[in-house]
Amino acid sequence: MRWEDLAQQPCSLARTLSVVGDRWTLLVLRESFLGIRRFDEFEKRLQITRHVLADRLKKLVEAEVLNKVAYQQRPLREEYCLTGKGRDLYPAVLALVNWGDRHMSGVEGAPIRHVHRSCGAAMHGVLVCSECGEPLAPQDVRLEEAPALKGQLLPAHWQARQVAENP
Amino acid sequence: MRWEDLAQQPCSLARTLSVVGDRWTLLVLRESFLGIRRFDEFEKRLQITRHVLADRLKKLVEAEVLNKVAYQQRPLREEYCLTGKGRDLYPAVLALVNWGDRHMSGVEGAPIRHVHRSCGAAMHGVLVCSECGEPLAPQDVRLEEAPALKGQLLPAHWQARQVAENP
DNA sequence: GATAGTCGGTTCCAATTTAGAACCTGTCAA
DNA sequence: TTGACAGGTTCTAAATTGGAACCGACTATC
Repeated sequence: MRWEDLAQQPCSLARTLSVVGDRWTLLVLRESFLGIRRFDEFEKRLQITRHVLADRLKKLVEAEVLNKVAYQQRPLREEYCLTGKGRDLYPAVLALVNWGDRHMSGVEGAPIRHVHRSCGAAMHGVLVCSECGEPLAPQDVRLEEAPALKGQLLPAHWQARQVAENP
Repeated sequence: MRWEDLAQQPCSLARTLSVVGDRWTLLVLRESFLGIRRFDEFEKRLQITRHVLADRLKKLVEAEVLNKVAYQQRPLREEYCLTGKGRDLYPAVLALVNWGDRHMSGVEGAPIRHVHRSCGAAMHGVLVCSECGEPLAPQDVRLEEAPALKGQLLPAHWQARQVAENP
């Protein structure tokens, strides 16, 4: 399967990955959430090659995750700013960061602490149900295919299976 | 920067991406969360080449996200099961799926609906503060570098900046 | 007015990764 | 004895990446 095909798949994860399923793309977004907007700032902070950076920024603009905004004329200079669609990636990025904090930190702990301004506590993100507010685990969620795709997405009898407990 | 270097960066997102920052890896994990465990099942459902599948499964086992568990002897056959570390990726995967549902679906809507067993509602995940339970947005969170890394991770004066509002 | 510097790229080549297909190894069943 | 099956490995060609140099439009400095 090629990148172009990914976006056509009837799967929201595949479609999302067709936009952000690349390590550089997500690191660019991390910088965007830190307020970085200019080509040379991204370059300095990421140690990315200019070629790849230009390509990723272009694709993110095409995907409407970033926006080019002029900050001066003569010569024209533009910044890459997050759009609403881009800011909506925050939960996904934070969830990935939280996993890294928990499972990929050495003895020295997480490199960055997240402090919630409104409550003042050092926190991490917790994913809860939009309807009842309870924290979510894989086995709490039943999946239902859209009627038009019945039988095409989920494994047969998948609901009988459980994600087994392993160390 | 190479893949091997990513894991050494003092950034939880980079470290996480050194494990799952690849489209195939995340699609393999999607299948794992659907209960898929065997090499040929992954292959059939993903249209991935056997070479790449073998490589990704090996790396996920090395990262302790999946576990090889024998389900028969003579000949030895093993399944790839999620570990606790792997199941902890569920919030990140669901957050990515939710973004795709919201921003990458056509007129026909999301291909799969998520029904919360305990409350019975069709839902999506919401990221909330672990301490006060309020939903999180980027501007609600202040970042603090670990003392040993002071000044190395965050852009200078970044706190003065806001992630600007754009269409 | 010549020179250097800044920003945001593009172009080139070599090295790495991927896609696609064929091949291999135990084992069992007909 | 032939075939099938699960779970890979090996091979070549195509695509992607890393690294470095170059370019174009301007501004600032000597």
